Amino acid sequence: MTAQARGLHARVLDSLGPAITAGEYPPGSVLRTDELAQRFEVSRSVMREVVRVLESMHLVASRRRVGVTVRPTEEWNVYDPQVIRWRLAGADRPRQLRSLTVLRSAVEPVAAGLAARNATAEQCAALTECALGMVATSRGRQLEGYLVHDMAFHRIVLDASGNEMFARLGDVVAEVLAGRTHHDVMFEDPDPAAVTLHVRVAEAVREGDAARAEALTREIAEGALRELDILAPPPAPAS
Amino acid sequence: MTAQARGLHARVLDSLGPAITAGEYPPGSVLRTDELAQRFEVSRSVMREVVRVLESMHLVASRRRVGVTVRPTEEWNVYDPQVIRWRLAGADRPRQLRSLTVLRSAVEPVAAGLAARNATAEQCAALTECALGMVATSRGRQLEGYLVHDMAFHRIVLDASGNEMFARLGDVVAEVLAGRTHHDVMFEDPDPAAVTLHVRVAEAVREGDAARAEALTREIAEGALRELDILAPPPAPAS
DNA sequence: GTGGCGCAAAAGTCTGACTTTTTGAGCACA
DNA sequence: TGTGCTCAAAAAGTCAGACTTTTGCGCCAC
Repeated sequence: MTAQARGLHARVLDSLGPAITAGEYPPGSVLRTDELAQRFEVSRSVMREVVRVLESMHLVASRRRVGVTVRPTEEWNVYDPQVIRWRLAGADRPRQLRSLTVLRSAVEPVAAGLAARNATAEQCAALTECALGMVATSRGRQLEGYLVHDMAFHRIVLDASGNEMFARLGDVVAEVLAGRTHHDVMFEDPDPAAVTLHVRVAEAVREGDAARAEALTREIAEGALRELDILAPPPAPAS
Repeated sequence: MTAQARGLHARVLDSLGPAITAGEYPPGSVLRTDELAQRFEVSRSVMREVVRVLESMHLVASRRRVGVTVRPTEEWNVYDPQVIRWRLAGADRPRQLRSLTVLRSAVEPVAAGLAARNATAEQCAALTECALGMVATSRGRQLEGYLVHDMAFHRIVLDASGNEMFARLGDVVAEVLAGRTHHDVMFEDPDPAAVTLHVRVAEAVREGDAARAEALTREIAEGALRELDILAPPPAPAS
């Protein structure tokens, strides 16, 4: 699926990055550039570039005479799409999925409210089309088709909000939705209530009703959170 | 303020990065590594590492036979703290500040709600202390002292939410708050209503009242948005 | 006009030498 | 015994130059 032969640099990065985010080298571990270069059978130049990129993601810190130190998790640039992808592919995928879903639940309602104010006619049309597409694929195990429309729907809302920070979460939301379909609940059709909510959000945005768009999207988000609680209960249940 | 002599690599990055985010090289511009290396008087190795990092931020794309192309703004990793810092230091600071404030207004209320559920006793104590500090410095042009407590307050709330994505926005919020004090409204004392709201949020979190913590924080956020509208009206006023 | 051929430009990679910073061990001295 | 200084080694940082690979584009034949 992902491009295979796009330079040594990228290949080493795609090997070392996931290893670090997966905790294979626990925080505080010290690596040495030369040693890594040998291990991956590349020149020091290539390995230095890899380390520089990992450093820019705050996954590691490079210090003279010490080496390349893995940083504690709290310092990682967890918004870097690359880091998100690595973590979603790794062991703490559930934790990551939960974090991202909570983030969605905070951002998307506000984005929908803004979209109701700012969406262009084209965006409204596209949104309605997506909602209809979701309805059309909501029954009969057409999960892949449904997913496509679902991803497009949420991306359009985030784009139409007119806020670039929101817009850039489109990829993240798409990953979360795809992950849900492909790993967790791919055996049953989507919740009919959720489908209806999407249609109504499209309506509200089209009519410029910000408050309603926000409230309805909040309902969608709450549904997603509930779903998550069922599949993977939160770390500390209320005592 | 910022460290001065931390390697050639970092210095060149801190020179080229802001230039790109400032639009000095408009999207689509093509740079050549060798030329850049000459311009900055560094070796190709150093310049290649810089380009790699810029590439990992999606600011540029490097392709053989073509060169290093500046990417369109929509593709930049706008959540990268480095990119945020560069943009806040540059010309479209107001736009950036607005985007971030809207993001805050979406995230912080939800974070406060979670904090009410998850905050430890220590965090509650620290929060109350910050709120009291804000009260103590809210009059008599003690803006710097107020800022310190304000930043700490919001960082604690984001941390206490227990969501790592929220927690990592602490630095961003701190930048926004600092920017407000240092650039925009440093002539007058903070809004007394906002101060009170902070105190009440601390209370709500301490009492574990999630709904109230969320609602109160939403009020704080709305205040910040209103303030922004007064200082720099939004691009398209409602027709 | 269309399609293929080949050139050259630019990034990519490798190697080896040299510099700089920093740590920690060893030693001298109190 | 403990404190502080010196110094050597370790690792990253920097540089220069040669070579490889990809690829856009011009040119030419058809």
